[in-house]
Amino acid sequence: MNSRLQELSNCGFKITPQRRLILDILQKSDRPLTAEETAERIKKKEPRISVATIYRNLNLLVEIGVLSKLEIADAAARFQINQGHNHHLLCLGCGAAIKIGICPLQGRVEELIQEHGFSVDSHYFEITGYCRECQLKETGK
Amino acid sequence: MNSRLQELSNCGFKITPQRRLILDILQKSDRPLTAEETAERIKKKEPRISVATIYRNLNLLVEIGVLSKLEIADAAARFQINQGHNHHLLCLGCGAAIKIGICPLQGRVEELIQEHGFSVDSHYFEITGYCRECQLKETGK
DNA sequence: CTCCTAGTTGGTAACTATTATTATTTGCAA
DNA sequence: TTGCAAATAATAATAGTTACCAACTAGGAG
Repeated sequence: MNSRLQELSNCGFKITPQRRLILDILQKSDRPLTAEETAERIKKKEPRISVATIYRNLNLLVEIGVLSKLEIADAAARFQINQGHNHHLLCLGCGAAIKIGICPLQGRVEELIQEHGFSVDSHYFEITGYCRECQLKETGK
Repeated sequence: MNSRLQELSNCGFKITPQRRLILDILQKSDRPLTAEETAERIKKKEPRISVATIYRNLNLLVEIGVLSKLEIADAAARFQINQGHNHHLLCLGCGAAIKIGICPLQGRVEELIQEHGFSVDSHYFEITGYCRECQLKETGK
């Protein structure tokens, strides 16, 4: 059985056709998808699925660590198969997420956090803009 | 005349009582405010002000550089008098924003951006959690 | 294999943060 | 002082997401 489905089962959740579909779509995608994009793609196979089910399960899968959620300022969140802690260059044109293997939560920043006695809940570091391909498309018009 | 009002005038915008109030509230606040908090405070002085006016003017003031806007994942944006480009430790308890004089958009990150031919639109680095005071309040209960 | 039930779903209403619309009002240059 | 572009108040609309609830079902106990 797919290890990501296994993870659901391990955590005491049921393996439903809807959950299979959501994982299937995200595993096949080369970029993180918004809830709406996920819904669109799933509806081609199973038109009766509810958006509520999609949101509910995307969040559940994030909670159990199977997916990760990219929060994007002024835009819908995107979900992808969890590939560990990462930050990205996020393309506003096509939604592609280019990983950057660097986390700013270290060095001087970490010191400042200590100095202020601040208790970190989470952090966000994302760079939005346009990938090479989308820039070419734009100028080609 | 207040230099921030002057800035409005310089850009060809009118100085209205509503705009005076918005700037006044933000200048007196020791932390960035959400649009709603700004509205609440203003309504004590001028109950007839519309939320649309507040959003419209907060955005206008950001555009002309008088205010800056802090985007916060999963929460309402916060506005403050522009103090230049900064990132913050954002307290989820009281909304305080502790400046950190460091921007992660440099060094290796900048190189990666170059390497990928990525065109940056904006970036977003905020750390959410709880400030010392809010942690004490919590444990004191 | 069948039954049982806690977990899950679909459909939809509700919600939050924000923007658009529009008729009315007003700041300010002439 | 007047005229009118700009701005406002009130409210409808929007986007993204969550809450609610009656109906359904996955999967373990028997």
